[in-house]
Amino acid sequence: MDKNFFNREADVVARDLLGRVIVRNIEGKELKAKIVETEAYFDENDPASRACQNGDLRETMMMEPGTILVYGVHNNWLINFVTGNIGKASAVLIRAIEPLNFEGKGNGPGLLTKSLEIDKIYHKKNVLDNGKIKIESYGDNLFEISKSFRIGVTKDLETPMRFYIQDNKFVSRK
DNA sequence: CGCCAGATTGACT
DNA sequence: GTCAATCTGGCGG
Repeated sequence: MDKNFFNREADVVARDLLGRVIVRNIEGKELKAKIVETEAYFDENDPASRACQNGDLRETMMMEPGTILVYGVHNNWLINFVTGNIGKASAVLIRAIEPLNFEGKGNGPGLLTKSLEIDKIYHKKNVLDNGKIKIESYGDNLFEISKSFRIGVTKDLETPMRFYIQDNKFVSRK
């Protein structure tokens, strides 16, 4: 995984992230989980994106591709990865994971951050050079990708921007 | 500083 | 199915 992976359009990265493994290092122990559901968020033309508001989240979305963005809502932490060129606001939300070597819930953006013990301290860190959270490729990529409109947003785009692995039971919703 | 909306979750009718 | 707990960040005063 390198910078070029994240330096693409958010929807392309969102699809490419499916089936890859997020590795969380907690005091020497590695928790591994397969990414099974993502959503793409864009710049101020995307009514559901936090780039519509001035402030820290928008600034963070314009940082280096691969920057971790942690967004708090309703007492939950949601983890995103910044995509695209510096100065262009866009990011991918991780919505569901399949735990590979541990027990835990992964079928929801707030649940997976709890399982992986991810919180605001990782905000603005970069996934490419941070040893505690990283992304690895996974062996087989033999699965069908389904898409739908994004979940929980009040104003969505006209194009479906949620992607998930078809028939995976850890997906948050069908 | 107070108000309020929100990319959620879990408990309950 | 409905609904409220709970907190962060933006914004107005």
